[in-house]
Amino acid sequence: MPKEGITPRAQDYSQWYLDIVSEAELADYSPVRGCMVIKPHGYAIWEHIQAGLDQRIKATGHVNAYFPLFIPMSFLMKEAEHVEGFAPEVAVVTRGGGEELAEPLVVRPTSEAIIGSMYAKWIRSWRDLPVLINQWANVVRWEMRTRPFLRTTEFLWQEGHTAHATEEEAEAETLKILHEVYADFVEREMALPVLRGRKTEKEKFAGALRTYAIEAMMQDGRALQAGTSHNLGQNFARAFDITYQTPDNRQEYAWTTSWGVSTRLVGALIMAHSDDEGLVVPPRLAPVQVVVVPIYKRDEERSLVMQTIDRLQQEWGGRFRLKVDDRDHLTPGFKFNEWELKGVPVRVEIGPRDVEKGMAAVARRDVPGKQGKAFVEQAGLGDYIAGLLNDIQRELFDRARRFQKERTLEVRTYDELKEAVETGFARAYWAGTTEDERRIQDETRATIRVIPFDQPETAGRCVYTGKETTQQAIFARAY
RNA sequence: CGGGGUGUAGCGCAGUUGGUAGCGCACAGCGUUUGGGACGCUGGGGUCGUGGGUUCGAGUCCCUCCACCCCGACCA
Repeated sequence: MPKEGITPRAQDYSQWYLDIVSEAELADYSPVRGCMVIKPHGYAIWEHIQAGLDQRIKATGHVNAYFPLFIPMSFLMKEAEHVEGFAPEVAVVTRGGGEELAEPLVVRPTSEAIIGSMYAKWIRSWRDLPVLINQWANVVRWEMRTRPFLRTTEFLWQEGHTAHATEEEAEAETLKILHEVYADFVEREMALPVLRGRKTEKEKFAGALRTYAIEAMMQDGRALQAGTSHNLGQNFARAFDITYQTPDNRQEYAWTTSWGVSTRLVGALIMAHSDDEGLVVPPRLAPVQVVVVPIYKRDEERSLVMQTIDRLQQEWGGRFRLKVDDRDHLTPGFKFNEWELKGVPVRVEIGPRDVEKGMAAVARRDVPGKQGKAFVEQAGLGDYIAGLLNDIQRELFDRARRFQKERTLEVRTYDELKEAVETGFARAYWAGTTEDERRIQDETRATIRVIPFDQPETAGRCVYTGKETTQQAIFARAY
């Protein structure tokens, strides 16, 4: 039974996505093109994403700081590839205080430039290293085509920026973030399985030595980059003159990294788990994990039902993020639909019959309709719900992993590749050039998402050039 | 930046040969309701995206501009 106001996925996936965003009250369009207002429910999900990431970022030894929104234009121009990559999409401030500025200020599209310039100031000796700083910030990129959460002119993110004494340390940092912070968070909290690997030259960050990424599969088989971690080598250290003195008294350039994930993760969450009934949020991320809907007709029924709910709530203590929907002017049916739309993992219904029998109706969001509804004794209900939340978390992950597996095809020929990317990912031997990659994109709209870390033992022939190689790549159309 | 589309009440839309703006939902009040999106009655709410033109008269015809949405190329 599809919800009012939601276009079924099968009919128009893209419209379905936009419907979920507005019907679940995650975001609204703002008066400024490409900018969105993140509404309380959408922001609450983002806050849980922030909390989970922040905790992991700190657990791996990083600290938070804040750098300014404005960057002198000249700073952005210091790293050649960086300029080329970002110049076309920056917003520039040319006036302030009613006067023309001596030097235009760029609204940060990312903060390598401003942070690099500060690191040059702060780092003197090998004893100052490593510097491990993260910031939570907004950035602006003047994109041509925008979609809520997936690509907006202004977006929220975290960006980590570190400086190290050696290449090995920088490389280890880059990979640690990818595995222990990003992949771990996205898989465990967001219940979203990811592919981990390296980006090709064509796809890497402007100015980086190497870019690593995690990629997730959406329900239409397209890929979404869920996080990136860059080993910047000494490129930015050279551009911003970040040097340190070694124990044996030499001046060396530092090795830097940067890494980020954004509000785009909210988009990933929607497209990975939700259905035609609305949003589905994994329990560990859900702002409200359990909603209780009281059912009653007369006043005395109402007070009996509410007494039971109060008692249960006390028994559970602060065990769940719980909401009792005691709005009086809405019918239970309306509330059921609304909370399904908003993706609350578990709904408990308590009415006069349940009060009498010591029971409750419990519905799980990941199994829509009657099949997901069970009648459970009030005694032990808290444990039942705790177990159910775990089940839902696991089931969402397993479902997404199964889907990703089924839709990832090993292909040998270019024709097979073309067909595979129509519905999902294609895994193929790859020994082509950046030019070859570009041609494949023109012809199939698919790009290499990652060169995965897990590679085959045996050699094969490149899907495009026919050259023998041991390297495989994942091709897909991407958001 | 190319292609397509849409601008009329908060939202979704209708508006006939040009004649002075309406429907559904939402909202407010009252009453009855409440186990899967309740019902009745009453009520409030509009410089019809902007600027110009044609006309006695424009939501409607003509021109200009603007905004937003969708599809592509660029990107987290």
